[in-house]
Amino acid sequence: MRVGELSRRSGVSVASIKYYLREGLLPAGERTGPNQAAYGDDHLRRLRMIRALIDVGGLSVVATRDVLAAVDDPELPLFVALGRASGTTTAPEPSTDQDEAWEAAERALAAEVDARGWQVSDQNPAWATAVGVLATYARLGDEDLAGQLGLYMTTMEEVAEQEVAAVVDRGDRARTVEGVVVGTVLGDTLLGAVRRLAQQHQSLKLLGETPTHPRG
Amino acid sequence: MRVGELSRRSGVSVASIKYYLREGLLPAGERTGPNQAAYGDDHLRRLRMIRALIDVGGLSVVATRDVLAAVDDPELPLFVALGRASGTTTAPEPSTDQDEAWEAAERALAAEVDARGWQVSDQNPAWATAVGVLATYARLGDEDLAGQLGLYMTTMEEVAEQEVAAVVDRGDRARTVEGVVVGTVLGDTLLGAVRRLAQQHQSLKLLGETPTHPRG
DNA sequence: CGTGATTAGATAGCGGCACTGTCCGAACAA
DNA sequence: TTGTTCGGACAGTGCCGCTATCTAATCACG
Repeated sequence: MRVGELSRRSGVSVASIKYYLREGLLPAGERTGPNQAAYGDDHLRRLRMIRALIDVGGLSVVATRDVLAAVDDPELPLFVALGRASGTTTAPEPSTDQDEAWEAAERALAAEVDARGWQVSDQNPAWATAVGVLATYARLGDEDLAGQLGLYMTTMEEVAEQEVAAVVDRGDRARTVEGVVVGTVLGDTLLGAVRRLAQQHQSLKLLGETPTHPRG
Repeated sequence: MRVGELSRRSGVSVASIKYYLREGLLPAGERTGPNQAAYGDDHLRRLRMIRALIDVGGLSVVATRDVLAAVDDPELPLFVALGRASGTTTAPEPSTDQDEAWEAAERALAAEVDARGWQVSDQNPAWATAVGVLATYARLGDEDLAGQLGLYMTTMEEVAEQEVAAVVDRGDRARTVEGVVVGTVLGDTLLGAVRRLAQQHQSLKLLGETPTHPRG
């Protein structure tokens, strides 16, 4: 398959494919001549993953490159790349404000983590993200929102247990890793959307109203 | 307070404040002369919220403007603006692919929603986002990931119940709405980070290892 | 075998976003 | 009075994610 067919089958323009090749998101095709290369089904699959991570997962091109590099490198711990990816998406800058609010937030999170016996590293980018959100709550005077943290941890503990269990032994190692990446990145999006729907449902339930535009 | 002090107290440059004023994120100060205006504590609070939504929540300036407009307008249904906001963050384009995968995904979601008796509108942007993720799973051949949907819905139903209950009757209506917005937008970020931490914890638990960089 | 489409690769350009810098004339602070 | 700050307008900047254009080589077809 040459680039034209790859473009037609993936729905991605040739120019964009060349761009992804340049940026290292897509491995080069197999050379068949000085200015000719052949692409396979794995290129097509990779291309679809790229579009999913960028369009649906909301990752930047650079974050996508890093995540995919971790997929390709069996040595690299996957959650590091995933943390980096989510960091890019949701916490553009945890800021260097190592101020009072930040330290109080970190203590609060550490207490909850210890209470549950979680084994987590504060090198995990998600740690700084969580602390940053908690600190922001405090700075905004919305400290009561931090009260949801325990609930979030309890529910995510169960969710993560199911997710990790579902992923162990999927057969092909490469495909497994791909599944983890897709499930993690797109799972954030799905979880957020489901939360929004649940909030609407619960709002209506609590206020005893019916939606303005019911489904169907 | 004039713009210089507002800048110093908020940590936002004067140029950026002027930019937010132009873009309608921040209401104009009270005029005290032909080229003089005074800002109050509510401007300072609004400015801090803007930075939180942009930096921590990852919203764009336009999305932030829309969300804040909904905060200011008691008529506008809040979840519409919030849906739009999250849509901007996580699902840049659900695409117009009303193809087979999309329709199958929509049927699957509708079935789950009906089974739980949720009252939700498919006008809610979160609906399209959720369907889009499900359809993407299918196109990538990761259909098994869709199996997590039920788990996500069950857990988010409980989370949303607590969140909605915590928000009802907070006293001041304007402050309540602000709390909802902050809790919803920043809550997405927090929930994602907690999920990442829980995944690390569960991975280590299942594989019986200890983190490379334990906290402390 | 010729002719037009396609290719790899390199480089330049574009449009959007989130600011940032500069200038003006007025006003405030010493 | 003199230096600083102000509001307002507008041009410019840097980054990002492509997109367009070019060249020389190769391919597909009659």
